[in-house]
Amino acid sequence: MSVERRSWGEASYGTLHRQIARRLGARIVSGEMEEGAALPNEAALSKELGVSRTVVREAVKVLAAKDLLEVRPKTGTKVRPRRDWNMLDPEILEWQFSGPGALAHIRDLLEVRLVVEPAAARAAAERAEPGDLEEIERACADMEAASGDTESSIEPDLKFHLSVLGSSHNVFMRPFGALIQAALRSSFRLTNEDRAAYLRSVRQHRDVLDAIRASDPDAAEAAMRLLLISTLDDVNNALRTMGHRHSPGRRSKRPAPAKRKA
Amino acid sequence: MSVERRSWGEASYGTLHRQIARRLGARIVSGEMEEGAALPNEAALSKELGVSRTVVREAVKVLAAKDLLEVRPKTGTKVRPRRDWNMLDPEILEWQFSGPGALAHIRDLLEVRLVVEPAAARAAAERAEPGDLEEIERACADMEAASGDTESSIEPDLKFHLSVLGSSHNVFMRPFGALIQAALRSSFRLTNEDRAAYLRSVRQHRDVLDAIRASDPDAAEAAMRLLLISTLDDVNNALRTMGHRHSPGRRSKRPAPAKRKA
DNA sequence: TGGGAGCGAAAAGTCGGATTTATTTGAGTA
DNA sequence: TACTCAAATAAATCCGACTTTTCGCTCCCA
Repeated sequence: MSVERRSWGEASYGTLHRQIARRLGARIVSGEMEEGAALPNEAALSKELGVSRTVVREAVKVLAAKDLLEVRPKTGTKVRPRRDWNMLDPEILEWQFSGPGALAHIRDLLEVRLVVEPAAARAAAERAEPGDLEEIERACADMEAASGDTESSIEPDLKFHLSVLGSSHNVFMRPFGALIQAALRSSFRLTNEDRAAYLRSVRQHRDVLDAIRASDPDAAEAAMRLLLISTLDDVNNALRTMGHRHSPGRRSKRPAPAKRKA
Repeated sequence: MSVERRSWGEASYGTLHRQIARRLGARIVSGEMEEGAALPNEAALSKELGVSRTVVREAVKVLAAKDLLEVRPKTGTKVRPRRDWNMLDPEILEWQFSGPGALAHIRDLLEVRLVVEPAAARAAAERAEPGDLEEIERACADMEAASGDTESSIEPDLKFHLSVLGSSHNVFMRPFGALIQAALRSSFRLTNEDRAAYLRSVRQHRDVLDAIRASDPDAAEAAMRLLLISTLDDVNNALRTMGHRHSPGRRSKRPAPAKRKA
C-alpha cells in the first residue's frame, strides 16, 4: 500500500500529489465512486494513502480544478455530478479510456468527431498557412512510411488529425485533439485492419490534405467525412466480430442497478 | 495590496488559494504574462501576494491542472503555450471573456457554435426524452415571459441552449455549455435588439423545440442553424455600429479582406 | 407548535518552518 | 573534448498549530 516515489520521466508526473490525483481521479471517472459520494476527510485520507495531508490537499485541489470534486468546510469533499465534468480534459479522457469504461462513450465519440472534424477541415481549407500544410504533409508522409503494423501508424495518424484541427485556426476546436488522441490510443487495440484497408485509409488522409491545399472547403469537408465514416465502419465491424461481451454503451436515465451480478 | 478574506457566497470562491488562482489565471489568459514566461519562485510569490507559501502552491496546482502552468523543480513555474490550454474550461472562458480579450475569439466562437449546436439539435431530435423536452419547454416559456429587457432574457436563453446540448445525450457536446454561457454573458452587453428582433428570436427558439419534439432531425438541425445565423448577424451588426474601436480580432498573417457574399 | 438565535463540533483553510528530492549548471578532471 | 561530480536552486514533502467556515442541533420565544 506504500506509494512509489520514482522519478518523473519528462512531465511532472512522478510527484506524490499527482500520483494521488491520478489514482483518485481514475476511481472517480470509472464510477467506482459515484456522484455525490463523500471522500474521507483529509486526515483519514492522508493516513489511508500513507502521505501527508499537504499531498492529499494538493491532489484534491487538482481534481477540484477539473470539476470532479466539490470541497467545502464541514461538509467535506464530494464527487460532483458527471454532467459538470469537462469530458474534453486530457487527463479525464485518459482515465476514461484506459479504465474499464473505455468503450462506454464510443458512440458519442464517433458522432462528435463526425461533426467537428469535417468542419475543421473546411476551416483549414479556408485558412491554412504554408506551415500548416507542411505539418499535415509530413504526417501523411509518415503514415505512408509506417506502412507496417497498426501501432506505429498511430502516431502519424494522430499527428494528421491534430494538424488539421490546428490548421482551422479556431481555438475552440483544438480541445478535440485530446479526444482524438484518446480515441486513437484506445481504438488501436481493436482495429486489426488488413493491408488493403490501411492503404485505403492512407489515401483518404491524403485526399483531405489535397483538398485543404487546393483551398477547396467543400472537398475538404467531404473528404474528411469520408475518412471518418470509414474508420467508423471499421470500429463497428471490430466491435461486432469481437463478440457482444461489451454492452452497447448506451446509458439510460438510471445507471443500471447491475450490482453484484457475475 | 492586502488580500480580501470575505465569505464564499455559495461556491467555494472565497478561499485564498482560489482568489490567487483567479488572479494569476486572469493575468495569464489576458496575455499579460506571455507564453514561456516564468513566475517568481514560491517564496517570492507568497511574499509579493501577502499569503503563505501553502496558498501559493495550491493556487499554482489549480492552474497547472488546467494546463495553464508547467511546474518543475529548479526550473520553476512557467506559462505553458496557449495551444495546450483547454479553451472549453469554464474558468478559463470566464477569465477570457470578462477581461480585455473578450472579443478576441468572437469569430471562433460563432463558427464553432454553428457547427456543434445544429448537430446537438439533430441528436436531440433523435434521442430526447420526456424530461428533456420539459426542460426545453420551460426555457422557452421563460423566454416568452421575460419579454422585456435583454438581461433578464439571458438566463432562460442560456438554459435553452444548455438543455438542447444535454438532450443530445452526448457527453462530448456538453462541454460547449460553458462556451455558450460565456458567449451569452458577454454578448448581452452589445446586443441592443429591438422588440421585433426579440420576438423573432423567441419564435426561432420555439421552432427548434417543435422540431425536436416532433423527432425531426433535419428540421431541428435547420431550425437551430437559422437561429444561430440570426444571432450571428445581430452580433455582426452590433460590432459594426459600435465602431471600429476594437480590432477585428482576426489574428492572421495576411489581412484577408472580409469577404461577405450574400 | 413553529421559527429564529446561538452554540458547539467537524472539516477544510491557512500558516510557518524544517527537511527532502529533483534538476540544472558549471567547475574540475581524465 | 567529453565526462563526472558537487553546489546551488526551487519545488516537493512533512509536520503541527491555529483559524475560519459551515452544518446541525438545541433552546428559547412568539
